[in-house]
Amino acid sequence: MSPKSTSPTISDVARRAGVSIATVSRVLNGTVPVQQKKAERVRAAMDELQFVPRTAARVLASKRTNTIGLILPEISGAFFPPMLRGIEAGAHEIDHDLLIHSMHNITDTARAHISPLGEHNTDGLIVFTGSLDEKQLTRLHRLNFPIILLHQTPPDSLNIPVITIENKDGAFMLVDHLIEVHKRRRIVYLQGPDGHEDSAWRERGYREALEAHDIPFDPELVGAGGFDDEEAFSTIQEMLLDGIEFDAVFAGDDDAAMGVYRALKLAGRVIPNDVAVVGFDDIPFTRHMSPPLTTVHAPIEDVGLEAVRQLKSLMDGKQAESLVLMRTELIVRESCGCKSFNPGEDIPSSTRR
Amino acid sequence: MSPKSTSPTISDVARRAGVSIATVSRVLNGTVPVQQKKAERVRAAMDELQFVPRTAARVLASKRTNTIGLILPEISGAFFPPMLRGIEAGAHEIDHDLLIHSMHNITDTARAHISPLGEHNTDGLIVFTGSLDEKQLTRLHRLNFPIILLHQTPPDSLNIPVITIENKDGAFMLVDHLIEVHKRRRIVYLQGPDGHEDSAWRERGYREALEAHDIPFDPELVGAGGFDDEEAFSTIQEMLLDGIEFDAVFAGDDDAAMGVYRALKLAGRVIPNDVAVVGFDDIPFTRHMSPPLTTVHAPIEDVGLEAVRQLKSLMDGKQAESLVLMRTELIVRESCGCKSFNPGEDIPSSTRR
DNA sequence: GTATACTCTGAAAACGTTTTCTGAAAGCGC
DNA sequence: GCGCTTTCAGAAAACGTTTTCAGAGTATAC
Repeated sequence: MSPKSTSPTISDVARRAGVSIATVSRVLNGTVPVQQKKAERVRAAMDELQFVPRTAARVLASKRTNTIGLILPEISGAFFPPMLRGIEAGAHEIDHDLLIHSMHNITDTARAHISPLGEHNTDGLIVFTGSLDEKQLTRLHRLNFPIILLHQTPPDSLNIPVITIENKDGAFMLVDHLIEVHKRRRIVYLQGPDGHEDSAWRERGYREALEAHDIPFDPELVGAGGFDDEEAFSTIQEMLLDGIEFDAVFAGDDDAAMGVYRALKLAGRVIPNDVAVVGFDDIPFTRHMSPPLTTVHAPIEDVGLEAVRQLKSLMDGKQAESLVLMRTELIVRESCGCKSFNPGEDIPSSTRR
Repeated sequence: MSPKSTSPTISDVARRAGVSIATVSRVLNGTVPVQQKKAERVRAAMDELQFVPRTAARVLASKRTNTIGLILPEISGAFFPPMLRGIEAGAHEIDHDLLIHSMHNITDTARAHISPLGEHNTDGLIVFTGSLDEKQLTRLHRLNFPIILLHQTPPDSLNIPVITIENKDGAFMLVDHLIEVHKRRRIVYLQGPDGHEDSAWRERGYREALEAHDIPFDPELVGAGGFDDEEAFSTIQEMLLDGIEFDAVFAGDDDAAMGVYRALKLAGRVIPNDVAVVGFDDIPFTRHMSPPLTTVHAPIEDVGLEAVRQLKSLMDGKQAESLVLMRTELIVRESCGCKSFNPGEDIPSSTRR
């Protein structure tokens, strides 16, 4: 008789509305038509009781979670926010929530075993570079579980769709511009973190551009940038000390470009007159640098969005593109030597590698 | 006899290990000691079967979700990433996952009713400014459900803990510095978005600093900055056009400061000689601006971390601080007129409002 | 050797939904 | 009016765990 203080369940609602729990469930999900009068009674009862359905019970019974899992190594870099925003927007679009699990420690493999993501606990997974080991990946893929990889080609022979950006093209455009328009020939390339795929592709674009202009590749000119301000700073500083000559720097990414700026300015070199500098990513701040940074726009947010869309295909049992390369775009500002020329539109760019 | 292709459950494991499901569960959770020999058999069986426990079932049975919900308006601003990183780190620390739900549309209240967060579906909630309406908040709080608010004081009389930063103090330090050290007296303040609490507190700090130096408050000097590059840009441009005189700008936040820089430079005003500029937040790029921006460091990441910690107190049934103000710190660079003076250490600052 | 206390184990009852299956009522064509 | 279909509703069976309760052994104390 007393109002049991535990919060209401579907059967409380059913009782109050004078129907069966099945009917309440149907009203809740709109799966099957219900007599209007009853439906209203049910809705009223839900309101009065402030009924909140237990997700766990729904998931258990229906085997659908309405949740997308996101596995990532660690949230860091200027890179992340837009990506997350894209994924979030995508998730919202298809009315799913986002369950984030970060693998701070990749040697967590032991615990990864009990990882709450995967199979029964999400409808699909978006996996970021190197945050899930190959074994896990293989297992899930065998189960035919929907997975999308970000910026990372899958282990051999595992046909998991990948979304990434046109790294090679972007790098090519950048370096080609430096050579073609600004006649630079000694161009430094600063690599990203070891094993980082984006970096490998960018280096490839760099080399191809060199080749296209018959400039020999000089290993002396490539150094560690780590996609990082500090690391780029010290590498450039060392190169300067070592007396290595160069007239341009492709910093690997925009963060590294900042370090390059600092090192160069400290050494009294003028950008772009003495040394041209270009970045990669087009993070928001680049336009405010002085001189404004010439870079390549990486549509990171779109990558996130697209990832969710492809994931949805998979979840719907359809096929997904096995590789989506989001197109990059050259953003010419002043650090390359141009004078506030601001095109950004008509630069051609292919869409497939 | 044939290997039922459906994935293994706890009872498959139990059968294989020759024990009851209760025992498997105990091995899984380590709640109660289990004979070593059996435990090993169970573990072996789990391995061979590649058993993955269903979260939903666990939650349903145990009423613990091991998940923290995060509700936010929309992922945007330079502000967000560090906050998220902090929360993520905190969640990881207490071994919880993070379920993110963004309310793109605050008028989604209808659907918010069926929101998958709250009560039974997470162990606790972190709610970001204005993303959950008062009614929901009240309801959850009545239920004694653990909630932490971020950068937002709770509706009247609802005693929900809040974590935010020392906005007022920070603003005071900034403006005080402009007046005291650089003798500025006509200082513009650019407000954040309407109703944004951070902005309101910063304005208060601004006014108090003025007052402390007997400078009358001039409404002409406050304009809309929206914590946004573009908006700040046009506001300053208009002020310039209107012939309003000022010798310093407190931009509200760092994003806005960038817009201020652009407008000022475009108009040929030299920073800091003609006009000193200061920001708020100390986002990473500020040191790379030219001149490097004097600002206040907002420990946003720590806010996220602290939020989770307080939430944990609540989840453990303990009390939480009803208000935690993370201390801000003056970062003096050059845009105020100083010469690369770089203290940042010993600036005193109280910890409570 | 008996009583007493432990330690570990299994059976079975939750947990709160969705969904299947069956049936009742209502509508329809003739 | 009479069968046939259609529409809607309820009972009950999952879903896969955790947890309670009671009991079987096994040690321990005398």
